Amino acid sequence: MSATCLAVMVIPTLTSERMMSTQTAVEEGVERLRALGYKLTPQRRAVLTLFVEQPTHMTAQEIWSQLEHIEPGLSRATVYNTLDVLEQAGVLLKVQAEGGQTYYDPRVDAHHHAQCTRCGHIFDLDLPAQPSSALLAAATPLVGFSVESATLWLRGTCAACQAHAGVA
Amino acid sequence: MSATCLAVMVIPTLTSERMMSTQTAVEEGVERLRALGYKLTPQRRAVLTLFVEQPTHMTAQEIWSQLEHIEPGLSRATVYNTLDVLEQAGVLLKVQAEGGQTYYDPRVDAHHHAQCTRCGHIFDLDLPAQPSSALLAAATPLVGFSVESATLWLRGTCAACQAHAGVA
DNA sequence: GTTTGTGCAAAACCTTTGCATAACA
DNA sequence: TGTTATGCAAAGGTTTTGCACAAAC
Repeated sequence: MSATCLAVMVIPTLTSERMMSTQTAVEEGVERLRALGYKLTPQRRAVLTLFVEQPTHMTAQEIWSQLEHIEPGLSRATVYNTLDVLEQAGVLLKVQAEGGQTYYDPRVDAHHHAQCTRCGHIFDLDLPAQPSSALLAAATPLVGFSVESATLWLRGTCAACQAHAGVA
Repeated sequence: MSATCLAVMVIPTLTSERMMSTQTAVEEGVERLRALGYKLTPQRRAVLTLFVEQPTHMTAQEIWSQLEHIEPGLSRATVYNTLDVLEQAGVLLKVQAEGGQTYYDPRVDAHHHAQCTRCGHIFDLDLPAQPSSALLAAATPLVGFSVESATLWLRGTCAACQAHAGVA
């Protein structure tokens, strides 16, 4: 009925500019904005910098909370707007978590996620299941359903939380 | 880096009481409510009946819209409450679609979903990737991440919409 | 008769929108 | 200088909550 075999590999959550300095990475994002005709504002640079310095999955709420200290008066609407722009520019990926929350991810290549049910942290999975992958193709002949994209979402306990549980 | 092979099979969207009459199927749901000490109200019976007669994925909004004709004065809050109860009773499954919408699914066994990007319809996939599946186990040794559940969400074009596109 | 659920309304929550002001290029 | 973005406030949609009344057991 169903045979499954998947090799999944977890890679560090970092931007594609992993080897670059923080400043260089930010500048690359800036360039992408310029290339698409977007203006460079302090707010946009602040969001960019935040993701470079802290390359994790964040909600709009979390992003606003952190930047509010640095950029007083920053509007929530601006954060949402900026996130849309950065998504358009290919700098961020919008990720719909289970539970309905929307996260933004500095990893923009095809990958999947695993979320720890204890600490809530989201990990990147290096499982490139974008179109043309065997994962997608497998479903097609069986239904006449032409698969365009696949999202795999794992939930469980991360190594750190397992360690804590083992001690406690 | 990653080898993927998955056999995916689509099965009809029906409750586990597939072979039963409508009335019998509803009564089974009623029994599950009683077994857990829940009271049986006309509203709860109405939601149950709706899912038996129309075993598809529905949002709370859609459910309310349909039942409002039958049960005038039905409150939205009651629908949400009832859906929670039915989920607790194991009669419905809460499904978080990509895009943030919450659907309720009368299929409660482990399965996944494929959504047509044209008509929006959600199809059930018979890919039993619950704990102990190879899909889940695969991720574990690589990170120390203990997988408890996996959700696979496919997006593409269903057979019907492909046919329409071919004609148009 | 007691416990539980319903309905109403309002609140909470996240996200989007409109418009005047301010800032970028 | 002209275009675009920001900030504010308010609206939008979905879901949750509090309380009096009503219904199920």
